[in-house]
Amino acid sequence: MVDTKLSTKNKPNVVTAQDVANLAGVSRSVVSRTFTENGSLSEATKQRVLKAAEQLGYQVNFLAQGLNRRRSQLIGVVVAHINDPFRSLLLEALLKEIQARGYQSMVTEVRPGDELDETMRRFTQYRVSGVIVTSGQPPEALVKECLQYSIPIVGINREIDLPKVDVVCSDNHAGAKLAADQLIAAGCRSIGWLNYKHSTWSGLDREKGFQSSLKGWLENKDHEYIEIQSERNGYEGGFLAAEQLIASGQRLDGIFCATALMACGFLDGMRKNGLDAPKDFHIIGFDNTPLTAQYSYRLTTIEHDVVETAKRALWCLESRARHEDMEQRVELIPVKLITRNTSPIHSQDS
Amino acid sequence: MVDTKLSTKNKPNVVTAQDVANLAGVSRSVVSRTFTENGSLSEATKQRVLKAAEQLGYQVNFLAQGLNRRRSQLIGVVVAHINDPFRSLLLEALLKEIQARGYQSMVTEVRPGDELDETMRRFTQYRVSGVIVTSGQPPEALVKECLQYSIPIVGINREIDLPKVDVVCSDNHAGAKLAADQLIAAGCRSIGWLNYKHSTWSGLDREKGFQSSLKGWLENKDHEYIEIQSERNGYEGGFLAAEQLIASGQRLDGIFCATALMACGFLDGMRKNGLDAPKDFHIIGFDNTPLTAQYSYRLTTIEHDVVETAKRALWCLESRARHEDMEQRVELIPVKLITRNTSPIHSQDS
DNA sequence: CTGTTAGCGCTTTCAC
DNA sequence: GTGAAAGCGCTAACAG
Repeated sequence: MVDTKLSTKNKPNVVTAQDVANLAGVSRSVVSRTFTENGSLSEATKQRVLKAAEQLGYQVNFLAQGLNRRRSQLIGVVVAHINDPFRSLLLEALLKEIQARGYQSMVTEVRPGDELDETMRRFTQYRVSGVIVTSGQPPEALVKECLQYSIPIVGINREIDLPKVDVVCSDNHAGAKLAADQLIAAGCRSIGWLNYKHSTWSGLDREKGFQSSLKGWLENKDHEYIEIQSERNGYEGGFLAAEQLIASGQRLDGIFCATALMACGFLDGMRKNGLDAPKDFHIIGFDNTPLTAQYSYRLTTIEHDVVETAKRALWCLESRARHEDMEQRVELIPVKLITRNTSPIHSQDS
Repeated sequence: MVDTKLSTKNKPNVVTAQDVANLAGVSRSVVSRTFTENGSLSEATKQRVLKAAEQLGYQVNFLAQGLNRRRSQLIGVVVAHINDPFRSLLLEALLKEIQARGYQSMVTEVRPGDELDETMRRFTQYRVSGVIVTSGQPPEALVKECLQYSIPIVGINREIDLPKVDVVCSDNHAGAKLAADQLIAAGCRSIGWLNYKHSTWSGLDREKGFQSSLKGWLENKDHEYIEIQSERNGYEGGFLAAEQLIASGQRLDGIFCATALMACGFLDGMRKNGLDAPKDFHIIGFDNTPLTAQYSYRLTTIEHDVVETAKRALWCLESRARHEDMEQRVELIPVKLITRNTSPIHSQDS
């Protein structure tokens, strides 16, 4: 009974497993087993320990637990620019899913240009159970570091050409095809594609998908493809692109945008110049955020299911925790077309 | 030299302080001191240790460190509904500030109706350095629990009538007065106030401020105050409120909304009915989010400085960590009027 | 300035 | 099923 002393002797108010053990008349190990699935112990003692714990207000110290298990119940999440409607939607879904599975989120914001090095290091220092990268490209060296600690990593909506790093990603090609088909069906002839000049991989992937979906029509006559690369990103980028398009004298009657936010910006830029959808052109954006549903936009969009994305991401993490040597997996999340005002269904143009 | 063995013998690839100590030819404590501000050690050895650490790729295990210090470098953040433009803006600012000060964010999402109990408990279990509550009302019992672990708590934009819990809050009364003055100056006579029926404390505080700013004018003749309590919150709430107002046959020529998102909704609801600002009425919303600046809204708003709010919150946490017995402090963050299209400056109406 | 000595609070073999 | 013992990796007095 050498360390049987009540810890209240040392630090008032901090109850430890030993205190519970004393009260329940068992050893520290039994208390530990009570709070972790793995140990075998009789129902009777378990109840006794639980009662004692309750009575004392005992709660496991996760720092000690993590130190021991070499793994905390923390999941690292890398985000950027969460004021973007889609990003915040995704983060919300991730937080929810992470908590639902009994983990806690350690969220790190990275700014463009930041190295992920520091960030990833923090994750390993806290021995997180997994890392979710929603922004930025994890430097190979750091990924290795995580792998060395057997910390699974999953990327969302980005290509990560590192083995053993899974990625979950919206089905950009399917989405782009939905958009292309809709614009074609609406009778559009001059079809634009709007993207940020320094686009993420997602944007580029959507671009590829859009182009290949349009290919058949472009090979024939009277369809035109207009590519717009905006100097800026997001709403501003879309807005400027519209202004410049107008200034250039070019016209189009249908456009698909890499993100819904850009689409809203583009639409507004056109409106400022007296043009509006669906009257003067059709417009579709990728990512169905609440913003796009607002009355002033009512944008036709491609919906990307963030809840499913989050679930998949956690599933990747957990399954890889069990078999860390699996090959990289790529989970494609299905998309669908949400038809709203800016490119309505059953268009009479066609 | 009893525990001088290289830990690589046990767990390959996990470098511990002992490994660094061995390589640098010093004791574990010296390594520890090198990585924490408090210890005194000669520059020479420090460099030697640093070099050895670098060479081995050593990194402090925060779990062990936290266990020892009874405090992790984690800050708990309680959020809700982060897809709301203001909420995500605030969270972004908080994350940034938390990281800037060398902490990591443990973000917990709560849903309306959730008890904060579980959440707060997690925070204490990880021995966080502080808790920031941006949503929900922390139950007194749990706050006590944090206090018992000497974990400082700060609330943002909410009243917390618990001693020792600081709050930082936008200057709602000043903001409301700015809005009232602007509407009055614009010549509005029938002035509305729109809020969510089950508003947060912030909304109610703005309401009080707005009413008292209007008091003088209402006591005279020809000014009218119209209070609208929406059944729903956010954009939807504003939209519905407008529809119902129109349906009721009532009219107003100026309105102030508890949040900018509600204002956008209200504006859209009016537009759907053929009315628009500033032509038919003026409208001002609280919180200057990027959404309000978009061309389709160009909403006149009250700006609430989230960066300053975040800085203040961390300052509260850190100062209270030093003197935990201070009385509750209330930090008011200055606001200002951002004049845009929905209630322009130099209105000719007046 | 540096090393020694005790832990921090929990988990986990390994005997009994 | 339960207890003893040996850590997890680091920090913090306390000597020297």
